[in-house]
Amino acid sequence: MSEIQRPGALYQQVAAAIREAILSGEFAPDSLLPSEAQLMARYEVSRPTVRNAIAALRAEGLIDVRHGKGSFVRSSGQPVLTLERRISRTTEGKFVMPNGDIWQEAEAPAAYRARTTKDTGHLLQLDTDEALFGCDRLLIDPSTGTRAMHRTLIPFEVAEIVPLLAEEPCKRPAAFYRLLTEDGHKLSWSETVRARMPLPDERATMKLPDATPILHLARVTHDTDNRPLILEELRVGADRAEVSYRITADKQPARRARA
Amino acid sequence: MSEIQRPGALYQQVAAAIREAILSGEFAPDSLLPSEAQLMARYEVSRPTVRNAIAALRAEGLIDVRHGKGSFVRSSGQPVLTLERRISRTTEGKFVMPNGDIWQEAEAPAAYRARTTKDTGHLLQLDTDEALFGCDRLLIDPSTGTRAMHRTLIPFEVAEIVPLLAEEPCKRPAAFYRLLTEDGHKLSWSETVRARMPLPDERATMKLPDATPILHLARVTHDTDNRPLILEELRVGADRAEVSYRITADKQPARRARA
DNA sequence: TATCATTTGTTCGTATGTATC
DNA sequence: CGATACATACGAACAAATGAT
Repeated sequence: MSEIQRPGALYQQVAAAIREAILSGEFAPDSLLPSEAQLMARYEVSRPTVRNAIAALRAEGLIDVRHGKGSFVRSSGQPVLTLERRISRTTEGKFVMPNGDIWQEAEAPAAYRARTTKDTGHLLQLDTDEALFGCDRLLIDPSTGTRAMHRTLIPFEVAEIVPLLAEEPCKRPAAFYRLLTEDGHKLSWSETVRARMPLPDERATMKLPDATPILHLARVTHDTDNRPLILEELRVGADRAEVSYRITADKQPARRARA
Repeated sequence: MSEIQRPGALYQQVAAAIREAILSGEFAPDSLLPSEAQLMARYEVSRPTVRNAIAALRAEGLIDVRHGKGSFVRSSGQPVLTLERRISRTTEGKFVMPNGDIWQEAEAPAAYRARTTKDTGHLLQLDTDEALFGCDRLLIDPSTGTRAMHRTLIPFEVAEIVPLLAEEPCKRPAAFYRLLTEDGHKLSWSETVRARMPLPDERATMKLPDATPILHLARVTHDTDNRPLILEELRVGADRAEVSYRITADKQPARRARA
């Protein structure tokens, strides 16, 4: 049948052949690929080789495999959910966020106490092991089934200054922004976006398919003097969601930045 | 030794045991894991089982394996490069971007003509198969070795209105912004962030390790009337880079958004 | 430079378990 | 229940990269 030789390993040749067949349209999205036995015959290789090739395509996110059924070409569709990371304020002082109201809480929020890690400490401009109030939420968008994990972290330091914050660490972000604004703070925000492979428990709770990275957003609410007040983290599967920002040119000379 | 039974598959039990050993610190970051033979003895399983467990940990991004040497615990360090996606303007009209000058071109930029895909067409508010000028660059940050792929796409439609753009589609973005501004356009930008697993050629050109997602940024330059003028794409390995944005609350009521 | 031991990569074979229909 | 298909597990052999001798 389709013999090729180039890239070295047999299973990679098979993987390349299947990949081309997919991209060329021979195997349409959402369609069932030939079974392992059929692929063994088609490329005249053993089962381990076929499985190795399939494993490579899974790692690339090209196909999905379901036990007892077969391998499907992933519908590689664009994300169905665009998270517009903007914040607006009504004349009455209420904060409104796009997508702010699509989420439903899948379970009761869990409040707890924790300490800064190297990572969260850096974002909050604190040392490691500083005390925090925390609250974790599991969010679901009912219209698409997309799941996301949200976390709010409030340093003790900040809670002492604004005691209202610590009373109920599981308020919605918009409520925090309002509280702080009514307390006289002028807020601004910065957000950092990372992508990584999910930990096993993240994969489970967000029901992520194979080879699906997660987008990890960290939003820091800053005070007037640029001091960090609150850290919010949002984790969502990158197969379903994308995030978007608006950028406007400012007049200040930009400085080079480096971590 | 360390026997466990819970989660079903033997190789997953082994993987879980190794994962715990890593997270507990028994296997320090950057250290060599026991060899396959040693793991076989330690857990009393066959080589395929050990390799399966290792494959699982690779897919999680927990370890890195090098042919002929062994498996290393990934140093799971934070990204070394923070891309601040801001745009500033000096009083002389020059555009300045943080990180705009850290990149060096690894090879000569490649200019070409192309057509909109479903994806790029959507971002440019064009149909599919509309003609475009394009330019691809391979960028390198010498101080960290980080590689990135940059692409500029300019619709024919826009080039007709602003012929200056089409003359040299491989200018730097800042030059385009200046050209457009001098031509009387008031610019604004929106940027969309996605994460996905790299295609094989992307992995190769950016020299990405296993199980490393890429951040895929799409920046659209808008005209005064919100019409898209230019599309820029930036792809970079998520193991090295993160992106950051600034958010300020505006007074307009925010609307819900959906793709 | 060349060789060798170690370690991972690739490929075959075979058998059995389990999910789906 | 049976047929099909993927998942798991063992065994064996050779290839290829690495580092040290």
